[in-house]
Amino acid sequence: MAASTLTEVARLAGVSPATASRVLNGSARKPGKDIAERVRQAADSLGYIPNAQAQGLAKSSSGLIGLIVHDIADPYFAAIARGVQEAAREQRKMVLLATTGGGPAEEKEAVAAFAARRADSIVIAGSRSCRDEDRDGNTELAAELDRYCRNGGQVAVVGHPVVGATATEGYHVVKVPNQELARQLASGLAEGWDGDFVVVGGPEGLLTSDDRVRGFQEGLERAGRRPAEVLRTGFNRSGGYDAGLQLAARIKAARSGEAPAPRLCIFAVNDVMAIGAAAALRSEGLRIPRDAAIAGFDDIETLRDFRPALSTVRLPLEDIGRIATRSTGPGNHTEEAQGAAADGITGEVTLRRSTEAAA
Amino acid sequence: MAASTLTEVARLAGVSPATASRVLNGSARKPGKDIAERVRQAADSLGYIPNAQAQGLAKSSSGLIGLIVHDIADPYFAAIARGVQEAAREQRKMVLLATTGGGPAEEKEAVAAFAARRADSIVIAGSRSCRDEDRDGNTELAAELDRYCRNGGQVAVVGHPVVGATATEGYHVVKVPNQELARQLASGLAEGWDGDFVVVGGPEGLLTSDDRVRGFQEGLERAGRRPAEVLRTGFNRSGGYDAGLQLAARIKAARSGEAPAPRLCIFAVNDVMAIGAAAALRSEGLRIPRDAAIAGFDDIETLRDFRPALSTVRLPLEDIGRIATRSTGPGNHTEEAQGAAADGITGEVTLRRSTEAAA
DNA sequence: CTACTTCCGGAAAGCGCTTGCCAACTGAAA
DNA sequence: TTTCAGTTGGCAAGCGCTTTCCGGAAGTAG
Repeated sequence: MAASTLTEVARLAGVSPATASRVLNGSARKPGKDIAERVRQAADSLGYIPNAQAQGLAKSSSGLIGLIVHDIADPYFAAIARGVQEAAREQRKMVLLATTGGGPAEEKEAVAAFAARRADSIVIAGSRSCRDEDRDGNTELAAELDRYCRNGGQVAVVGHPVVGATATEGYHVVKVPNQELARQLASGLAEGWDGDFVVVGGPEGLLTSDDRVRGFQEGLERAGRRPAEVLRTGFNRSGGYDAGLQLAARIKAARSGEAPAPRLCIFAVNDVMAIGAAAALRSEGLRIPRDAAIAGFDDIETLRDFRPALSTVRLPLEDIGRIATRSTGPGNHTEEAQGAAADGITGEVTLRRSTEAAA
Repeated sequence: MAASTLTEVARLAGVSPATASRVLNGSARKPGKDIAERVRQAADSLGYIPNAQAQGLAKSSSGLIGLIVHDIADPYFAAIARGVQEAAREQRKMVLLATTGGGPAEEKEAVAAFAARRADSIVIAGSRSCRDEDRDGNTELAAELDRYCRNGGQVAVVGHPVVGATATEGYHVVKVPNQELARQLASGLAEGWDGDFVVVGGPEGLLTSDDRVRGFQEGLERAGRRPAEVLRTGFNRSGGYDAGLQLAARIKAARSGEAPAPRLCIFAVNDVMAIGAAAALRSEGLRIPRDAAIAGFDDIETLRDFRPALSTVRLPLEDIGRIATRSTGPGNHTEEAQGAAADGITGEVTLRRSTEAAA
């Protein structure tokens, strides 16, 4: 990597590196017109590209935003990533990507790596977990984040604060009203459904999943329905599929029984799981919503063309990414910025065909 | 950002920075056991994190891989990104993400930004374009890439070489047999379909799209069918949707005519477009495959649960990302690496229900 | 015990850029 | 003309790390 350097440009233009720096890489002081022109020409003719590492070192700031996701190929994260990317562009920064699979240990490593690169800010998009086996990992992650913040870094977390993090300066949480929205979803569903409800949740301790489960139960209770049974499974399509198989067996069994059991309404705590469950039911010859209703959460864009259209809760994922990123950026003390992050995000219950009562 | 520095660690351990560097950040020379231990302890107690920028400056290499995509929320790119990410992890590097929307001008900027950050390699995943209005952009992009390669950078392009790029050193192309596969798809479809074919393609000049269109026509020709009409539209869902509306109107018109026109088989040059087209047909009350058959390309994972299951061509997107990234990495001169990149990628025609003849 | 090789830490010179400070120069006010 | 403020370019000191080179210590052989 032997690109031309500022010094070379300066020499060619017959000025000092200081002057060249001032004209090329934005400084408060603007050198005289003619000199500036000479420098610019020299830079052009050499194809000069400033060395961002050196700049970063000198200015101690890197123009980098670190983004942590579980899996970039998951459309949920991909959508958030798009928002982050956009906000990064507004701030004229670049996005560093880390995918962790969701473990706090990997997340801690990612944070350390970002810190090493002196990323100006970090956005953490994956769900927090408070499972026992993650406790140590969480502690370490929290410590790493605290240190990062203490050194002046900005952190935004989507959904829940990192368990155990104590930093206040530069630590932002973008709240997502999962519980509230799940409650609304349950109300909405309860209105048009008299059968039983089953929840297909992620592993216990996954905060996002837990919130949604809890909210859903609350909603049912308020509607005067009995609480739903909760199946725990993986927080992804294949988890949904497994649960779906299980439920399919149950539905078939019930069907062959004496009393025609009322239909089941399945709430999978995210869209991808819901699609998995739907696929499983279908593979067992069941039809939606005829034999069972199903609802998800997130309203993933790519899945909107799925048929029967999936009832779900629309979450403005791109906005979430954007808002999280903005909250870490310069000017994050303005009213709007504060407001946007504090008010959190609003979603919208969206009932579609997959939960229609009339089959 | 005032993290502790190597010098501080060295001082605390009572050694010189040189020694500290040697023990902490892998060097050929390994200092004595006891000293190493002292240094490590000092580093630990200070919570030392090496400054990657400084390291990069000194070593002139950054441990960064730049990835250029059109849109990270597009599942096609997201899948490739996952592969890139994995390969990056193998190489213990981080991924810098740039989304460009597909224009060569933005791509050029991204390359420049990566060059400025001294990224060790760059992976370009978006389709190349040879449209007239992109000519200048392409030229500049090519120039930027050439310069980057000349300075020792490694570039991998997925699909097609960048139009006009002349660099040979460090310039890799991961070939994707779009044309060949589209031909096979046409053959496969022609076997079970006697109606007409229509191709829904992206804008003319988009190389990936053009290849697929061309291959498809070849396949039809070899099967003794007359060439398909080609509709040009956007290379995304909404383009597919628009084309779908148009075709729906046509199908309905034909249906009300005297002679019952044979059914149409629609080939959309990528899955997302196919889904869009399918949605449009459906919204017009048409059913697939009863009223029209439809096929896509890519076999996007998230879309596999779509019903009717979409006939398509399976592309190992994750592998593509991985192979592209590996081809730019260290040891890319080994046989396998060379082979993998040179042989390119293989895909597989996958016929599913969306093109079944019996409706 | 001397001569020669090995090994190991440390000093110091960068890597490419920014920026505080200084000196020189400008123009205006006195 | 002198004085003073206001500019403007350049010098040089870093930013935090790597790496070459060097001298001293230790090990081996003669």
